[in-house]
Amino acid sequence: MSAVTLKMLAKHLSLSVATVSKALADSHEIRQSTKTLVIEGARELGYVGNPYASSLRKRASKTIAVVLPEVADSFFSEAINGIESVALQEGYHVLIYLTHEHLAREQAIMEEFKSGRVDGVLVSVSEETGSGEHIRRVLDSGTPVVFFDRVCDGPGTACVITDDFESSYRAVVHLAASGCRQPTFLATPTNLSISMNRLKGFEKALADLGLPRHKDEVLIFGKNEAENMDLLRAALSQPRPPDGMLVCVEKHVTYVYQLCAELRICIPDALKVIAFTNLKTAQFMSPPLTTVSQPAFEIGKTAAAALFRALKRASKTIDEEVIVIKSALVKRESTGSSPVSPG
Amino acid sequence: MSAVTLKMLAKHLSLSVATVSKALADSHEIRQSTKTLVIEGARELGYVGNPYASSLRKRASKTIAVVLPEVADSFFSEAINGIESVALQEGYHVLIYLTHEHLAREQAIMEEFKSGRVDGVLVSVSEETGSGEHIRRVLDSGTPVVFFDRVCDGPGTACVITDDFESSYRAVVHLAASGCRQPTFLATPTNLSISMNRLKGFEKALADLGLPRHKDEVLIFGKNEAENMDLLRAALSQPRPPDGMLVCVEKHVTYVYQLCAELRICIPDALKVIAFTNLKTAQFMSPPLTTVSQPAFEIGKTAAAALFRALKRASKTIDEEVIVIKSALVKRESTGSSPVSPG
DNA sequence: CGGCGTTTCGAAAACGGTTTCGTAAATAAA
DNA sequence: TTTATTTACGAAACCGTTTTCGAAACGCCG
Repeated sequence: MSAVTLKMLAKHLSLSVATVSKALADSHEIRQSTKTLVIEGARELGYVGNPYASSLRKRASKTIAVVLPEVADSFFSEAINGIESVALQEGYHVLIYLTHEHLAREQAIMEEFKSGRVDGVLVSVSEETGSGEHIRRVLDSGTPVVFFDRVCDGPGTACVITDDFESSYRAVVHLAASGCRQPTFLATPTNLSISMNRLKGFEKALADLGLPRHKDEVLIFGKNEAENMDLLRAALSQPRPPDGMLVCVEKHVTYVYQLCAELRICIPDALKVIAFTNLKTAQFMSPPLTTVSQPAFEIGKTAAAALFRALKRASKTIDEEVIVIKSALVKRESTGSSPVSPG
Repeated sequence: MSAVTLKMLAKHLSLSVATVSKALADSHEIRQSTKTLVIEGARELGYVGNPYASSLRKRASKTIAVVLPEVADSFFSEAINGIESVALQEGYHVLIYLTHEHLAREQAIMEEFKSGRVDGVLVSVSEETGSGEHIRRVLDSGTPVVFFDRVCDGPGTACVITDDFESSYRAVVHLAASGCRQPTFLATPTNLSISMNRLKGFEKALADLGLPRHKDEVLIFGKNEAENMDLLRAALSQPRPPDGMLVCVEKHVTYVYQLCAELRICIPDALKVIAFTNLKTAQFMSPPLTTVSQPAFEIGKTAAAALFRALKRASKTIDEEVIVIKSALVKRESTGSSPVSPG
């Protein structure tokens, strides 16, 4: 705690606190000569303003919150980078909250935001989140919220997403072109927007391509690792197992590679795999993983920019808009493309 | 901003603000019946206390800061998980700051902390950081700081690290046992504690094993990707290139795999590779990567616990202690172990 | 020189809680 | 019954800023 306050600085300079405060804020009411005097005195005494006194009075915290399911994920960590880059530039601080995919936790976090602790919120909802009523309440309390990647239908606000439907569609087309007749969609619970849209793209592609519907066409993974493994193992151990797999979220990739090793299923010969992921090591995997690479940094940056646009308005209101940033399908050997020169 | 304040709640209950405040704080001065009355009223009106008013008066922010070089790294993201787990449990908020390996940024961040914005700081210093004078100043201002992973010699405080020297030593022993005669150490600038200790372990092992010293025994990577590539390419393109590589930080792994693909250098036949990393995909890489796996979550958790021990003291002082949590050498094919059953 | 508009600054009231201290009532001790 | 002590609450000061508003001081013009 910086022991030196405005009052002390004022006394040291034989000025009033009002004058010093205004001088430090570069107010037009103060003449240049005293401003420089104050600046100098502040530097000399090592004055650092108390942010809480300031926030209390100004009703603004210079802080935003980022709430997301987890941080140990290449998409989210890159998105944080994007967010941080603009927060830094705007002179804002960023609080981070992890929901670990639990709705209850997400609700508790949002409840806190009604206090005005943060000026704005960036959120990627948990896989349990449905209605978004808790987020609506935050918006109602006057703090702008923008969704990124995983959005929520209820609250009308800005969201920055990728072209989930189209990416998924393209992925299935690529799987089919690589010889798949029976691809499986591996997803989180489908109340999640991204799962829903990716699933729709998957199904539309299936229909358009005239691929036959089959059992285990869609596998839903929950939070229990063992159960997920069992589910996937069962699907892959069938008489007519799937010959392609579209993995909806990064952390499920390891299940697939793990089980294929265990069950001696050769990728891509017996099973072709595509995953939504930003893993830098995808190209060095065995075999190199075909990915739907999302512009994670860009999404974070764009979402943050949208938030700050709202914060700069007097009304703090945010446009109800959907910003779509395209993902790229990066073809590698896990779908049977050229066996040499990965990358 | 929650429109309902303590004063309004007090008026609604026909009580004084003092009583309501104390009731919500579960003070012994207030009888149970009025406490429940207040709780009920607060719930009814949706009262959420203003954290800034509270922080200002109590001189405590219920907030800690985590400052680290980057977040897109499996070690740091897992460490954040560990930190968040205990912050949540303690009811604290966590601010995140990224230095992107820049000392100037780190100094600016630390300067801010003199304001009392946070009650404590967890820091993993940038690769440019030397003296730690800026961190000393934060400690002097009364906010406890604990280092994790990347420490700094100057300031006397707690730090939580892994057994860098020993891990490095064991890694070299393993490289030698796998047939390496000329291993190279790939590092960040060595003013970094981890680089220094890992380098010392590397060199001690070289000496103990009687391995000959050679040119390009140590390669220092900076921030420029192209330069790093050139440096490594030059080393690997020599007449007598290194036959082993100990990679000090995760993000450098891709350079090695990339260049080996480009230069048609076979891992592990021509070059054996070990890296300090927590990548979940290490076992699925081509070839599966031998790693020194750090207990990242545990390190984060332990560092946070140490910080909270200090925060619970009246003095806020922190023991000058070094907590070492051991890493594990996980042998895989990149150092030539059994070519089947990776994992 | 008086009136008027600008500068430039200070006193004081916020901001929304917490905490100290005083006090009245209730209870215990004598 | 009187006195000491506890219990339960409220008035007001306080945390460290920002901001409103008033008031000197100054320059300008007629």
